[in-house]
Amino acid sequence: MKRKITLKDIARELDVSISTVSKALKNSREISKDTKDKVKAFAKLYSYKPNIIALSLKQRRTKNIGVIIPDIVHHFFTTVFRGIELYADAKGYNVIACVSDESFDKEVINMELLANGSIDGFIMALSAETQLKNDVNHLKEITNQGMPLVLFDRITDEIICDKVILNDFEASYGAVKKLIDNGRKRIALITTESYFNVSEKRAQGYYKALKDHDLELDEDLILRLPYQFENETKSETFFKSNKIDAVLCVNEIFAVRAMKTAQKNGLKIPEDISFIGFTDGILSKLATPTLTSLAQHGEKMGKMAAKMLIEKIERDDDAAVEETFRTEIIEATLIERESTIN
Amino acid sequence: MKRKITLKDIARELDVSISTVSKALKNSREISKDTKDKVKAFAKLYSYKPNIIALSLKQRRTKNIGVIIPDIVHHFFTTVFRGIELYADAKGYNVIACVSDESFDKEVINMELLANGSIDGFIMALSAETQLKNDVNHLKEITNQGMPLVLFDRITDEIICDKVILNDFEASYGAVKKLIDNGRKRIALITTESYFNVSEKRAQGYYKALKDHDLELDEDLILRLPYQFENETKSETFFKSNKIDAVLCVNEIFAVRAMKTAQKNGLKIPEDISFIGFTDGILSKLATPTLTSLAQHGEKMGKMAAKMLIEKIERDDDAAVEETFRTEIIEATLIERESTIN
DNA sequence: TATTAACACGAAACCGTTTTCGTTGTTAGT
DNA sequence: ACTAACAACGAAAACGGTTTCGTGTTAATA
Repeated sequence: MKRKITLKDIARELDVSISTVSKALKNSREISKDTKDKVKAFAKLYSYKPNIIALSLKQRRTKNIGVIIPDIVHHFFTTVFRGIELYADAKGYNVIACVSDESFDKEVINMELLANGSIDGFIMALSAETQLKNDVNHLKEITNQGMPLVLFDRITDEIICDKVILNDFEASYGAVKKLIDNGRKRIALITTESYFNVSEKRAQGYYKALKDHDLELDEDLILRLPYQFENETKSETFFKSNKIDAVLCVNEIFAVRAMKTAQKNGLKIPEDISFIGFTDGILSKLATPTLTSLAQHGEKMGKMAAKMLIEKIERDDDAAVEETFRTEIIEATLIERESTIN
Repeated sequence: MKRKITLKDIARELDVSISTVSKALKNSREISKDTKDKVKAFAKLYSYKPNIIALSLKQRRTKNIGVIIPDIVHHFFTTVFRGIELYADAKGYNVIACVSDESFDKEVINMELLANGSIDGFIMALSAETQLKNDVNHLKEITNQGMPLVLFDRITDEIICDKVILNDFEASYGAVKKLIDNGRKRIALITTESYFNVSEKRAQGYYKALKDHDLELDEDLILRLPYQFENETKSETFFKSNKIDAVLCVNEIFAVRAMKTAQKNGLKIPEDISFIGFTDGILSKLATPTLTSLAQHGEKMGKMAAKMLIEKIERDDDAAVEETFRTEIIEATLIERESTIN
């Protein structure tokens, strides 16, 4: 790669000192108009741009933020990422993206890699494995170093830091209530294994809604699928052996798959059975029938996370203001489509 | 943020010079075993990690690669990104992700921002606006500086650099041929506006296949939709006014939307009409009926792009080897599902 | 005329590394 | 006893900037 022009080059060429060049370019009043003009002209001519790395070293801040997400080929995370990138970009920050691939080890490695100067702060959602092991020492180390951290969606109570989450409990409660109001009695829940923070909270909302409306909690109506399930046999028998008239799913993929098997088993949607799924992605809009879903507003969540992080980063520069941590809650909204009756 | 421990700190504490510490940690034979042990023990105790920024400045390489994609909430780009991240990570590189949002200006700004030392090379796909304006001076500047660049999917002939693309023409040709072999006569094409490089190539494949099989090219059978179209009226009339028995779509969203309107107009898939779409994403697998599609192997493409870029970066370090540029072609594969007849 | 303030600029430290090139003190060789 | 070789370490330059603190010159003031 060709060497780019530096202050030193300009100084040598114009026979002034490096300091003079630096000051001239920053319009310091120490420098005479003449020299300023000369320097600026020369700099423009050779399209001088300060070296970001040198700046980072000097200022001890990189204007980079690290984002670690479990999966990138995933609608929700993708929209969050978009929000982060949008906000960060507007504030002059770059985003370094790492994918943990739901793996604990990758998460740890990536964090350590980035923590040594590459970034000014982290935004992340815990990997599945991390949640399963419930081991968050790597996060503790980061926060102990005083590195700003914002957790979103897949959070943990073990770490004290800024967080942004969905109102999972209430959203789930509301969705089930709506199904009940529509006259549904045997409402199923299709969820992941329970170590997922959010799934658990959604399940709680489901339980509470049933209870508040005097519906019995029937364990047979709860189907727990592995996170990345491919085979449909479990859900086949699920629909065959239970007289289900409504289903809440913790994500849209589960929902659409379930709709397909329900249809295959002769059920009509929404006449015989209603469906609601979390994540209002492209699938919800284009499934047959279209799926009533709970929009998680990922972009909003991402923007919020980025905002919180950058505020913390830039506050750190100031004197020792009292540290405070917030948890922001994004409210899901129910988007009604064909899979439920209005 | 707390200051992290530096070589200088260790040197002061152990009463040796900075150089000694540095050498000891790198196991230099210049240093006695005693001092090495002492230094290493101390470093481990205080978990010393070299400052990446200082290293980058010194070595004039950042181990970062910049990725600029038009859209992140988009299955194909997302899979490519995943491939890039996977490969880069394995090689010890970080990925700085920027989203151009299909905007020329954002693309330019982001590139300039990153080009000043933050990264060792670029991987990108052109934004829609850039393709429309056909202005790639910002890319020229980058390559003129000797910064390695790999273009994927949305490429341009104006820039000489490494590229990785799909065999769009052949894939399209093959898909249409398959439809013809199945006895289809009135085959439509649903595509974007023509300034998209790939759409154009796919259209060419479509033309050629028709011609080779003595089917007349009927302009009425070609529907050009805006890239992000929301309203279906155009495609409504399209299906009403033409007796179409097969459709090739340049992406799966177009395809699934088209299937829905076709079904709404009483057409049976695949009996009355067949569908094939590019992009083998989640939609293709979960649409009703499931969609026969051309897998673009985004992850493979991403890995390839990352491989090419990193090879170039690391070759740059060596002496002036003769510069050569490659264009790698990824072959699409047809995944047959319910929307076509076997 | 001597003092002083303003002006315009340069030297040097600093950020945290790596690396080259001394500089010691010891040991071996003649 | 003198030199050569070697082992073990330190000084300093370099990467490319910013910033503090002089310093020399000129013009205004007492």
